[in-house]
Amino acid sequence: MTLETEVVTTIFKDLSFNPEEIQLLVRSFEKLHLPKNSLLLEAGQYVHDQYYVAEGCLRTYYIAPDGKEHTVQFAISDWWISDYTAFFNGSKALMHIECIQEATLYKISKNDMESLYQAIPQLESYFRKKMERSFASFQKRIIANLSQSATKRYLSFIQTYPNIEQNVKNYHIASYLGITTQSLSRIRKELVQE
Amino acid sequence: MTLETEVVTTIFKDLSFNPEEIQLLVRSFEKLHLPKNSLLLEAGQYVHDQYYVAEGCLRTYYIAPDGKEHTVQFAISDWWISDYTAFFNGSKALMHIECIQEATLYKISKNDMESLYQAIPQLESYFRKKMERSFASFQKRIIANLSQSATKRYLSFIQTYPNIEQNVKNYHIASYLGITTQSLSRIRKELVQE
DNA sequence: GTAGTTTATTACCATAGGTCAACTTTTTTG
DNA sequence: CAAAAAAGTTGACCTATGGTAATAAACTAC
Repeated sequence: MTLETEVVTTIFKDLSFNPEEIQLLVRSFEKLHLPKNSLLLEAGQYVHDQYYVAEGCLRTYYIAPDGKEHTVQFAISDWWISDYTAFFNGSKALMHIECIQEATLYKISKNDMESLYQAIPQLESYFRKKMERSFASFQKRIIANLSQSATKRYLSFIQTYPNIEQNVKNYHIASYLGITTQSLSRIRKELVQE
Repeated sequence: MTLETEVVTTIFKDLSFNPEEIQLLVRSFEKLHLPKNSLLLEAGQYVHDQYYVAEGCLRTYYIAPDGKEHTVQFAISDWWISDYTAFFNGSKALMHIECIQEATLYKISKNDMESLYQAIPQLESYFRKKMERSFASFQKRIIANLSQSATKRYLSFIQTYPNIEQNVKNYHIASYLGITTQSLSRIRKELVQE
């Protein structure tokens, strides 16, 4: 498959473009492979790019001043990932992005993104809607964190991401749920016993 | 001030429009006043509109199955408010919106919004960027909820919203921070003593 | 301005989840 | 496949925050 076909049929499979638009798109993306356990981004770096995950699994996490990790987002096939706060604001990353399962990504810079929005207005709609969905799911997560016990959040998690569970470490899930690995162990034990 | 001037000089003060665009804009918005303690939206309703807050203070909150309230968002002057999950997805509201301080709002429907995006492309950029900022701040809040103690979250809150504190009840703040009013009282007491 | 209502504080006990540390299991590596 | 490293589990104890309830303070309304 050419890069051209890949970008158009994978990343933007719901949209259609004319030949010039396709050329523009293809020129904006760069394909990359990432081995397991590698870091795609480290806190402190400027964030020029966002990444479309074609295959594999990554996570964005924050290391608090006390040294504890907090997983903010997992990304699997067909998700986008970056430190969006830094990406949008042009500020330095607060987060790290780590490859959990060997991944194939398509990278695009913020500048190219903005040019594409100008050149292909339907892309702006497309990403605005994507933002709206992300916004909604973040809001749900805030509510869940405020209103539910760790056990319930764990149950929602494995329901929402049934496939992620096999790939990720226990402490990834724990740090996503906001609990320790020990607590997660205990929760699992109780769930099995019931 | 005419509605025309208000919409253009208040809501979209950072943008400029030609006369036809201004007409379009003005026709899309409706101004409304809301008394203190009234409900702008209740869970279960379909959400057709979003609201720009010109003056006053509102909050969006969720009532969990156990009856407890969780404040998701406060909105003061120059903020937008709605149950965005429902607004974006065309689903029923999960949240309530309550007027905390007598408010002046400008309301616009999702349909009109989508028409405006088509007619005035700079609006789509404008709202996309707004979404990006909201997304970033939600992400920060998730990190804060995961990594900080209630005391620290309270301190960040009063720093971020120095003006809100006078207007809102203790239990509004507590339910935003994810703690009980009793805990908030204790936290305040300890802070005064130090 | 007094009675009534709502909101905030305080005290006491309960509990979910954290901490530390030992131990077991799984995975990785040579 | 054996040794080492990493990840997961368990137990004993601790701490922050929740729950209940009584009291105090602050609004509201007549």
